[in-house]
This record gives sequence, structure tokens and C-alpha cells, in this order.
Amino acid sequence: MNSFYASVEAAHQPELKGKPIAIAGNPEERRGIVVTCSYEARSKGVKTTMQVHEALKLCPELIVLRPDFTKYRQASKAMFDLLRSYTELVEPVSIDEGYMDITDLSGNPVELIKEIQDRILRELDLPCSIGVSPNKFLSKMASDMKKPMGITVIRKREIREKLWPLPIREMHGVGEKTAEKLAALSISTIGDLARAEEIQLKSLLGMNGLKLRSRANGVDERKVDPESVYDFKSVGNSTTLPRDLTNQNELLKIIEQLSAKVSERLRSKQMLGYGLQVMIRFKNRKTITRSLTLSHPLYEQVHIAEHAKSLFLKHWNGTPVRLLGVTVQDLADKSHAYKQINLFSYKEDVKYEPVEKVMRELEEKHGKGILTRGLKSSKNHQNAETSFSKDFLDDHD
DNA sequence: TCTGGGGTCCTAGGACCC
DNA sequence: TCTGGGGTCCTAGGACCC
Repeated sequence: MNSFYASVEAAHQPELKGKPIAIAGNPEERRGIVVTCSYEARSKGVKTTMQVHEALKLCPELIVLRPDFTKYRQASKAMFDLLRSYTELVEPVSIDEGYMDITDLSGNPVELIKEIQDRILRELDLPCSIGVSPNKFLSKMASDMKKPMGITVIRKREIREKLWPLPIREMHGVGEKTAEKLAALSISTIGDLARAEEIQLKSLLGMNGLKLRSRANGVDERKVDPESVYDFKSVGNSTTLPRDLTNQNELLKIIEQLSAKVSERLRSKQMLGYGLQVMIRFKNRKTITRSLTLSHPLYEQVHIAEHAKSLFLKHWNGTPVRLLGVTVQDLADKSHAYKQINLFSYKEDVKYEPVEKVMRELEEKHGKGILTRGLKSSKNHQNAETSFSKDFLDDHD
């Protein structure tokens, strides 16, 4: 979607159309950076992540709005629902972009894409750009080539002319740091990367270097996966404090509030997690993360807050704090975790006759209740080892 | 008078196990 | 008499994306 948040606002308030608008946080609370802006604002030099006061200097007539995620989520759902009316093979990647596998749809793909783009504009009042190609990477690159309201097709044979001339920094997956490293190998375009020595890339960037090189050659085997949206790995909330804080009680209070948000979001997703991470950003913007793995899953606010507060206190050096974050990770489905617990605590299911026999004999000899048994099974459950508490048994036993 | 908040994936070292 | 080789899990940080 093109300048999605700004476009959604303009769809709700048509008088905003054609005007420079920016979506940004509150500068009074130090959240004053531009998240998205309309193309009219961009033409004046306003950019994402720019501070609001800076943006206003470049464009004094800029209309600045606070983000309204409820509105954006509604618009997003409407857009994806429209796509899903063509095929179930729709994979949302973020609130405003996704992949669609149209391989098996009949008709001319470009005519189909034009129809979809047209309907999104007419029915939802939202502009978008679409890329069409044999795989995810090329489609993503294509969709970025003409904005707003573009349609770009990249065929396999067109990679050389359409992809290779682009600056390496424009490649999806290459950020500032990677671009800097690649400059050391005199790689400045995607074409340079496509033809670079694999050994050199591997030693410079590890496995990622090889992945990027094959992408640059138009190779990408990833499937469009409609289920991936449900595959959460972590849920976290963080906040930049309106001013730097040093008071311990105030900081602990913030952690409780963040924990409550995380807990609520886990609840709505019906998930729980086995890991907890706190993030602390200090006055000088240095950021640390500290984490912990638990044997029992977390989802209740009190438990999340309890662990988060103790992690924080253990690692905070007492200096002013700019930002705090709480994240629950290693997520599992609530019902899945429940099944797991049942599976392993259902003792009647575990029958290893010879062991039971030995246990009985030993209990008769030593008395009940003094034996512990440990079972260890291999991955395929074909064999098991048994051990006894050595406190009571000699080697022979 | 310092660029927010939500994420994912990868890497590397240490502890530990067999 | 002084240490191989294969592996997992945990933690912290980095890079990247929207």
C-alpha cells in the first residue's frame, strides 16, 4: 500500500486529499517522529523517521496527525479480504503489504492485477503498487519500482535489465551495514552482487551473503504461506518515557503497565510463552536486553510483571532510563501447551514392564517412597534409559 | 537539545552432556 | 596424564524490515 496510514486518513477525511500530511507521535512525549507521510509531504522533503519539528521546517503547512491503529487495522483487513476473494493463497507480511500466489488463477495475470488495484482504489479509496513475477523476492522488488499506483512485471529474462542496475542499498534484505560491508568488495549494484565470488561473500556476510547473492540472481524458493500470520514468535510492548527516569518505583510501575499490555495481547491470541525479555535503553541511547527461560509458561500479568521486575532490578545500573520494554518469547498455543503437559504427566500410559518389575522388587527390599525413577527416551521413542537414585542403591542394584 | 514501536532471523560464546 | 568430537540449550547482541 502507498503511504498507508496517510492514505487511510485521507480516505476517512477527503478534505485531506492533495495536502501534505504526516502521521507522527507526540513531540512533547519524545515520540515525535514521522511514521508515514503523503506524497505531497514527500515532495517537500519530508521523510519517514524525521522529527516533526524538522518536517515542519521543510513544510510549514504540514498537517500532523496522531496514528490511529484501529482505523489502519480495519482498512488492512478490508484490503486482505478483497485479495482473498481471488485466492486463499494470500500471505500478509505486515499491516500494509503481502504476497499472493496467482499461479493457478485463470486469465491474464496483468489484467487481473489491474483489476485488483482498481478495486482497492474504488472500493477502499486506497492506492497501492503491485509487483508481478515468478517469486516473492522479485515481486517485492517490482512492487517498489513504481509508486504510487504502479504495476511492474519482472520476467526471468528481464532480471539483467530491470534488477541489476539498481543500487545495492535498494535490495530487500540489504540495509546500511551490509551495504557498507559490500562496498569493501566494490559491490555497488545488485548486478555486482549477483556476479560476486561466493567465497568472498561467505567470509564477509556468512550464510546471508550466499542467500543475498542467489536472490540477486532471481532465485527464491519461498512459498506463499497463508498460515505464517499465525506463527507468532514473540509478543512485546515497549515505551519511550516522556522524560528519563531514575526513580525505581516509577520504573517498576511502567514495567507493570507494559506487562499488562503483553498479557492482554497474549490472551487475545490464546498463547503463552516460556521466555521473558526486558529491554532497557539508557539516557545515552545505549540499549541492553536481558532474558530468561522458564520451565512453566507465562501469560498472566502478575507473573510476567514479577519476572520482568526482578530481571530489571538485577541488571539496571541505576542510571537514567529512556525506554523500557517487556517481551514474552518462545510462544506456544495455549491448547497445545496443555496437551503437552497432559502427554507427559499421564503416567498410566508409560509401561516398561521390566522396569516396573525391578521397581517393585526394589521397593519390597528397601521400602516404598525412597525410589525415584528417571526415564529418558530418544527422539523416536524406540528406546529408553532408566536410572535410580543413587542415595539408596549400590552399583549392583 | 538525539530516531518510535512492532517484529524476525542469525550469530557467537559459554555451559553442559555423551 | 592433562583432553576429541558431536551435539543442545541459553543468553546477548546485531542487522533488517515495516
